[in-house]
Amino acid sequence: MHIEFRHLRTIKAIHDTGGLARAADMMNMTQSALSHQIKGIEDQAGVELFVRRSKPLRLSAAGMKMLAAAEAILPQVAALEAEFSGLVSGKAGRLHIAIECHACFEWLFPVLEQFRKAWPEVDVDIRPGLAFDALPALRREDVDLVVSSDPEDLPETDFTPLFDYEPVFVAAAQHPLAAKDVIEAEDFRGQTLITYPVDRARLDIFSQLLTPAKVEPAAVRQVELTAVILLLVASNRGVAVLPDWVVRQVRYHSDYITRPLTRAGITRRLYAATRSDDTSRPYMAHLIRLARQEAVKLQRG
Amino acid sequence: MHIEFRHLRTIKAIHDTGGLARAADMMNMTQSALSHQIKGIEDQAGVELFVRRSKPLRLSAAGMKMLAAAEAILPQVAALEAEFSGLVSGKAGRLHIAIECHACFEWLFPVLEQFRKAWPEVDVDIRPGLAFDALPALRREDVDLVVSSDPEDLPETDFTPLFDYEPVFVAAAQHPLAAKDVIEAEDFRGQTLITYPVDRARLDIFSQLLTPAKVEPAAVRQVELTAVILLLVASNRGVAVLPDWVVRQVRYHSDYITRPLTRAGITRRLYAATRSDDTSRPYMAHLIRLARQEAVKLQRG
DNA sequence: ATGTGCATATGAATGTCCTTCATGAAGTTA
DNA sequence: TAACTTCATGAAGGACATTCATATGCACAT
Repeated sequence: MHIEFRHLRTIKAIHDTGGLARAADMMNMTQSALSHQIKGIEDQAGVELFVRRSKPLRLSAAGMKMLAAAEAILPQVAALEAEFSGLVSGKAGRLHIAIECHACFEWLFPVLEQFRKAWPEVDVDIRPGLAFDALPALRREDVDLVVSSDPEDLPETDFTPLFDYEPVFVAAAQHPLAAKDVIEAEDFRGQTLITYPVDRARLDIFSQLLTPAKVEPAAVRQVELTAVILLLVASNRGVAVLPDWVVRQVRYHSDYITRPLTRAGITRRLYAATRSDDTSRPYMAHLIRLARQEAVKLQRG
Repeated sequence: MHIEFRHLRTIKAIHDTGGLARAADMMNMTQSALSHQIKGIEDQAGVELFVRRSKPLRLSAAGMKMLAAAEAILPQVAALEAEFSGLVSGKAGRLHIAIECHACFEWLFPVLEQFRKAWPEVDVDIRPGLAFDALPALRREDVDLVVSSDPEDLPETDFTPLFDYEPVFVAAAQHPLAAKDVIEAEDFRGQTLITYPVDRARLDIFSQLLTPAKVEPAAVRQVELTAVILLLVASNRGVAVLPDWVVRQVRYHSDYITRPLTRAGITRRLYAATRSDDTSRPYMAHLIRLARQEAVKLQRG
């Protein structure tokens, strides 16, 4: 048997208009075409779709079944086609985000809240578990945007700057290092360092300071949540290094001090990595604009 | 845009097998055909369905949407086709029944109970409100079987005898007419007659006795349920004429008597009217067999 | 790098089958 | 019965999906 959408549409049209000729008219075809068409299905399927005794063609029992199927199926195809046309018109699309930077949840959530209001037809998601290998995932179209602070020169991939931040040292107010104006790599010897649970290469404190200086803290404790890190720091269970804007969030406990790392300070830049095809899409550009605005707000604290 | 089932099947096959060539093999087509096919949709819809960067062709975001649609839609068509093949093989079908004879519910329900077990794929229903015009409805395929006691010589319509019954007079035990052995038309003068709420032409008592004899009862009261009719008769609120097998049902109140109508008695025959095409269908024949069996049980009381 | 093998793309030809045109048959209404 | 409407049919034409043959592109190994 060889049912096609055309047949479903025909059945529905004939039923709706109550006649072959009117249905044909509606579908911009000849009455003859429809007659041949239904004859074709009836022959192949071996069922009578219409009652031919009386002249305004009526659906038989089997025809009713087919009509029911048509009314279930056709809207689904229509939805798919609508989705595609939304895709090409740029109103719809997918925006699955991978973030290497662990603290970025803090800043990304409010951005996405705004974004979803503006682009309701874009399928937004944050894909966890891609912290490493995020850029290959971007190329494979597993994700559509990667927030990263390590731009690479990859083909078909654009890195758009989002904002600059400074990783700062955080410790309890009563911590001995609170006495220093500036924290150097050597100061970490003997300390318990609290970090996010990711590879060292992805942590600013290691990649930018400790690893080059070949300094190893006494212990490294990995903690998932920013709030918990600050809690531990405030109760003097260790020290941490966090982006300045994270620490500036007033909602956290305040029994800690912050100090710059090295006399010159360390400045890092966060980028949005996207596939070149996508970079110019309206909703993509809008997201990046929103992200920058939010970053400015965070910098103000 | 011009999405067809073939495209949905292709998307699904490529995804399932993870490759064009393998998918083509599965669908008994060439790899080239599939390549042309997806190119066709992509061109028409203006969306990329696959990521072509990596070699084992992978679905893009839009492709995933289409796959989701395919997995929703294809089973529905498959179900429809299965239904059709059930229809031609005779296992499935529709059996909507119209009954002119009002008392027949009593006998039909147990029949249908049995029938549904034997033919689970047949769509069984009793269509009320077709008591008149049932035979035209049969021709129009609004219903598939009519239980009638008035066979007509219609084209394309078969009347299969089901069973014979005798309309009998029913009255309260203390009713004056209980004294008579046989009830004649004239006896109804001055009586209150309780009938089903249908046209007189469809009531045996009128068509077979009172109308030819030009006798009019004092009053006619219409009551829907057989049990209620017998209740009213037992409490001497009127007399009734019912099929013998209905009265023989022991489950009803017993303070009434039954008497034959006329010395010869009246015998009526019930028929199953079906369209000639349907008469030979296995499930139709089975229903009629079941109906006859049930009638025999009822006659025994 | 260069080659080998696998996976997909492409172009022209072919054949299928859907649609149309023209007309006939059947049912409906007056 | 005539006139009209609605559907069916056969032949012809055309659109388009599939095939064959071949090219292009990517991946992995030497």
